[in-house]
Amino acid sequence: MSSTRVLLLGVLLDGPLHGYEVRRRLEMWAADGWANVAYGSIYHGLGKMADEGLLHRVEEGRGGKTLYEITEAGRAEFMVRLMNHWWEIKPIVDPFQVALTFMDRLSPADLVVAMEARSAQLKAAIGMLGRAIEAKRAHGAPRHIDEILRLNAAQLEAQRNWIGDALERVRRGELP
Amino acid sequence: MSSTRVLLLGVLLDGPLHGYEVRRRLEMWAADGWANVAYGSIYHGLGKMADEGLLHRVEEGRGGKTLYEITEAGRAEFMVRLMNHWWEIKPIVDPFQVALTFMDRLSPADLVVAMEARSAQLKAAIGMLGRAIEAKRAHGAPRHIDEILRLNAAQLEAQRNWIGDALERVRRGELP
DNA sequence: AAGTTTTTATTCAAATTTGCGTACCATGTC
DNA sequence: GACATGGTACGCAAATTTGAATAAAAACTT
Repeated sequence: MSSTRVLLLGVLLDGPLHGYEVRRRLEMWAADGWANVAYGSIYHGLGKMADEGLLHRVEEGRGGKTLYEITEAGRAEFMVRLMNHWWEIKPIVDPFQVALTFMDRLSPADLVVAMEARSAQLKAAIGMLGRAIEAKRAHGAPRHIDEILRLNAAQLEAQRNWIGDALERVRRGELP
Repeated sequence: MSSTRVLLLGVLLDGPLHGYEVRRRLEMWAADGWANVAYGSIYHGLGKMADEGLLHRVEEGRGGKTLYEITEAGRAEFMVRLMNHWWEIKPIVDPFQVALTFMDRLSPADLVVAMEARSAQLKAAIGMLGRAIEAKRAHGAPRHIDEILRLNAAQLEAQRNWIGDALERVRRGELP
């Protein structure tokens, strides 16, 4: 939940919001792609952190809308956790690595087909990211959010290069 | 649970094992670094899949050791899910992206320090991966498992390059 | 203005993951 | 043989995540 917490606290830094709006903001910075931020997670996280004193519940009239406001303790917590995220190198979790683990369970022919297909798909995905960056901030997200997309593209590119390389070796029978 | 399932089924492909041994194998291919494979997950997953008919429980005498054997349905499931993993481009989940999201919440000076530190740490991590690959298979994992490490190193390298780039821009005041 | 769709806002059960607690058994050791 | 040590093997409560269900309000249709 560590990442979820940072995201929630971070979104609330500039003023109280209710759960739905929190979700909107996260979607805006495309965080829904790379973090665990389904509705349930958000409401759960907000509730939990309110119980812990990192947030403060502000009832907002009828409907039962609940605004969550970050507390001083919340701000402190945010900073601590944010720094952790900068300093810790955590292994990258990519389901594709699971596929690689069982490389040897596919026939060489199937493997080559799968690798070629993935390479093509990566190319398309990278292109799309590029275009998304061009089509600047249609959504009003801050500038530095593109950087995340750029980093993403670079990592996909790295994966693609690796595939190109490995493909050769598979063709020469050196892999798996 | 999709990835967990593939891993569990995949490990059982060559013969029945009990939970503890499954864990050992996964550790052996360093899968514990990049997948969700705590003990609880394993026993839960094995039990669940046994209930679903993908695995078959084989009691092994005293102690209550339970061996799990993959069924035909299980093999089919494995193949389907494995192929999914090859064909789907899922966004890479890296907690560091959370840190990037809030780039603008650090003072420029702190940001520069954090980026430099991370770059250095990445360098070290990449070096370690390299050496781990050199120190070939101390553990008896199949050859193609190094490839995962190699891919990992490449992606970390990409991250490091990105940081180098962004650092310049931060210094010039173009970011965030 | 009645009816329909969309957007807003939240809740809930079910699935999953974590990490620690608990045994058991073999081995060495004094 | 009493006893510590460490590897083997599993269970469980608590925390987290998901995804779908719900329902009120706003916006649009006719």
